[in-house]
Amino acid sequence: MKYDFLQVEQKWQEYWQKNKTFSVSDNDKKQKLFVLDMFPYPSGAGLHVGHPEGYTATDILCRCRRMKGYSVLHPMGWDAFGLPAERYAMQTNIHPRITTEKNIETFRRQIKMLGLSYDWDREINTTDPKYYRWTQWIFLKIFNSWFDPRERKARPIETLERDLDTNGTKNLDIDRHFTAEEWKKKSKKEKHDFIAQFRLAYITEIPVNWCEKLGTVLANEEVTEWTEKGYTVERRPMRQWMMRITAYSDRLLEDAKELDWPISTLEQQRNWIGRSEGADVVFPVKDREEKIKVFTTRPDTLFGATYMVLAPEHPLVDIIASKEQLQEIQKYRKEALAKSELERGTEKEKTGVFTGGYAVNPVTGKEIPIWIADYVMMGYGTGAIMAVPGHDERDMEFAKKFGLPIIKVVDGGADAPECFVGDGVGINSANAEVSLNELPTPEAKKTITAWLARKGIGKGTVQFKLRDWLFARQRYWGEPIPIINLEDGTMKALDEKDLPLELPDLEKFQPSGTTESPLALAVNWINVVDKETGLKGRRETNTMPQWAGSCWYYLRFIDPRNDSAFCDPAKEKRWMPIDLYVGGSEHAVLHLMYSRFWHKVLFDLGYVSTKEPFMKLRHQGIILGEDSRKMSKSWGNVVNPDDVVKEYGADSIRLFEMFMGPLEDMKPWNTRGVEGVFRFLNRVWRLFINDEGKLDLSIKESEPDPDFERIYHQTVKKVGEDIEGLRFNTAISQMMIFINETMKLDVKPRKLLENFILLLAPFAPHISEEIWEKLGHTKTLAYETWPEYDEVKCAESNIEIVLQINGKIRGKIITAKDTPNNELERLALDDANIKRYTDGKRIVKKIVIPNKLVNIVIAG
RNA sequence: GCCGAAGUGGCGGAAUUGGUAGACGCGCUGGACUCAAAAUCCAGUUUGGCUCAAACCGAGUGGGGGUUCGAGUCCCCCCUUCGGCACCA
Repeated sequence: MKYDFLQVEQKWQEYWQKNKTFSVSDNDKKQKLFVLDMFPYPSGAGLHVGHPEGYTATDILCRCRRMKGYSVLHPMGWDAFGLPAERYAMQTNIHPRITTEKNIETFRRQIKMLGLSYDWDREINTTDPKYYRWTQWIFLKIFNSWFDPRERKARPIETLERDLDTNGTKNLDIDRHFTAEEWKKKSKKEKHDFIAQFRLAYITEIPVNWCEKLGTVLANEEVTEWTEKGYTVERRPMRQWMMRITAYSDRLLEDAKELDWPISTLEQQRNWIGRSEGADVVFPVKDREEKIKVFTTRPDTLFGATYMVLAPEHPLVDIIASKEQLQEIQKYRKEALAKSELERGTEKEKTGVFTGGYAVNPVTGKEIPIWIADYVMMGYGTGAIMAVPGHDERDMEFAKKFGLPIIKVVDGGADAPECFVGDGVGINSANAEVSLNELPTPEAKKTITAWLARKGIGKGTVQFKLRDWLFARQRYWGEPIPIINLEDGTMKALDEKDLPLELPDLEKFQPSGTTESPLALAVNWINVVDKETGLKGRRETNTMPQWAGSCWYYLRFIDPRNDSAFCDPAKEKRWMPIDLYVGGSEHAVLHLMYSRFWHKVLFDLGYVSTKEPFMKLRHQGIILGEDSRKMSKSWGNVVNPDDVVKEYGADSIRLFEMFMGPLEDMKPWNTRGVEGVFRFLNRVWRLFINDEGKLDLSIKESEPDPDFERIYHQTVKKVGEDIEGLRFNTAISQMMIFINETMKLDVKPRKLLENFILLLAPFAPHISEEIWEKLGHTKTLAYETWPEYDEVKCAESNIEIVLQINGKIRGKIITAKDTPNNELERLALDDANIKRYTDGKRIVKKIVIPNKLVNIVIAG
């Protein structure tokens, strides 16, 4: 009987669904395993061949571990808010909900067609109000928390209020302090505004990346993605929701050390957080009260600071600027602001304007000019720098262009370049109180930092590149932010019991025409009266970014239908953390950083039990087109999983995607390769099933011969180990070897072949189930015991020993395993070809590696 | 420019702690079956020399050097590709 994969695959998919084969209980005694795939955004284009890659990989591990007796949580859902559905709605006026539902149906059908062992009872959808109710709930938890620097953790905002009531601002690190009595005298609005600055979700006016065409702002992390697609992004100051991820910089960095993640991903997160140690130094401004604070990683070069630079938008510029320079400054400022951050980055020539003001170098007492230049950014450090042109390439370039003095203060040795930025030894760096001369750079840093601290004009500090997360989008198709802006200028969070705050239906989905989201047009929805105070209010029109829903979805999978909590605490403890997380590397800094951040807030507030969500992470590599180019419509090289399944079956596409190469590598599609694994499956089928559709008569209860038994044990060992190591390509190779060997046999030992089917099952579950049934079993093999191997029986009894002369192979002999060294040596010296080399030569040394080789070193 | 990863046959890729380079698959060549084809099965397939053949000898894991009895694997320099960051003070 022919291998009718379409019929077989449909039959077993229906069986699994009907019998809920993969539905998992929350409270059995078995050891738990939580394996998660990054859930997809259900686009209109449907599944592409990249999706099955990661999904099959996790599926194989899950199926194998079930057979090993684990209780496996392996869920799937939909990350369905987002811009594409909304853009489609703008063009067609079809509600994004409808588009989204349709796309989900396609995705669900395609994913089910691959025979993945998900627990479909746990399916979730981020756009379902029952789901986003809890996204909003978490938002409120974040909004109603502050970061207590003493405990280095998030705490409820009430704890801050209570502390202010008793201690005033004594425990806070702020510029202007007040007492508890003064605090109590403040008005409701004043108190509200003060507290607002400490919330983990807060509003601020900052320059953002506005995209006119999309009608929304984008996070820094998202800009590249959209500019690559041809959209233009401009900087403009706007009132925006932010999340205080920077409070977690240290912990995000520190805790990453314990994660089993790809090094490149950890590296990207490390770079993105961008921790650097240095010092703050305060420079007095000549003839004025004001002081300029700078951050530097090289306080040891302070004696070489010959000028200062402020970012064009620095607030002190207005105060310092002299009348003569004012006009030029204004002009430069305007130009700088108009430039996007990207343009500022790509410009090669340094530009800048002298402010007319001077500062005093605190170690030399010399007056140094203050400039503004757009190579200094307001967003990093203090927005001002001390310029040391002798030891900083940017400062050097600037100093040369504008004729500013250059002083060398670090000796980099004879070969040092003109601008030496490395570690060296201090020179020209001494005043009456402190000298860095002859000190190596690390020592010099310590010395000067201590001196600055003693004088009260500086201290050692740590700076981060990471900036707060721009959390709002001016979109319709996202989670509404559950906040009301009251007419007295205060904000009020919705009560938890009023969640979810559902999206109103709209007639039209065009941008509002202002910088507000289309929600601004939903008049009935927007305007509310606060029941408590009677004040009129307006709902927040911003919605959350797409990342919000995916920040915590893994927790919802644990308890997807819970109406009284986002997740039951006992269940959370049962399943967390995630043992394996697989998804694309494009999420290295976005989703994976935001998610860790939310998780840490929930951890601080006591809602989750682990400080990190994803213990082990792997990325699947990108699958290229058959021509080794990126798959795209324009190249016409896109492979559709539907077509492949129709032609070769789900088992074939699964097997091929795993056989192509290492999971994490980028690799090209190859239709011939699919045919190759398809042939393999057909061979397996024919081996077991004869023309009448019955079990082949050559399969009998029989004793295996030792060679075949050895290959069997080697196969059980290798397949098992390779699955655990996610090396599916080599596991499949080994199964092919086994089948090639089996085909040579006239009588095939039934027990070993049955066990082989169990090994194959995680990779090609449909055909395996069908053959298992033909072998006479009445229920699914999904929970059969995983075969064991015998290490002793894996070993070859006769071993080929390599004979070498001076490390070059000159012969091979076959001997019994564990032949003693002196015997191996004798056999080697007796070998005819070896004799040709040793005759008349002096033997210098003989190296014998048991069961491997004999190497004879001869002189001359 | 900086950081990270990687370079192995015609192709995708295998090779414990340094110990037979090229497993497995694709492609290709030859053969069997067939009227023929498809499918299937068998044999061969890194490359060069010498051979009817085998045996044997040489070259070979991006390039160059080194350590070692022995290097795809370890060290140094260089080249290329991919990914990330990009005036971060």
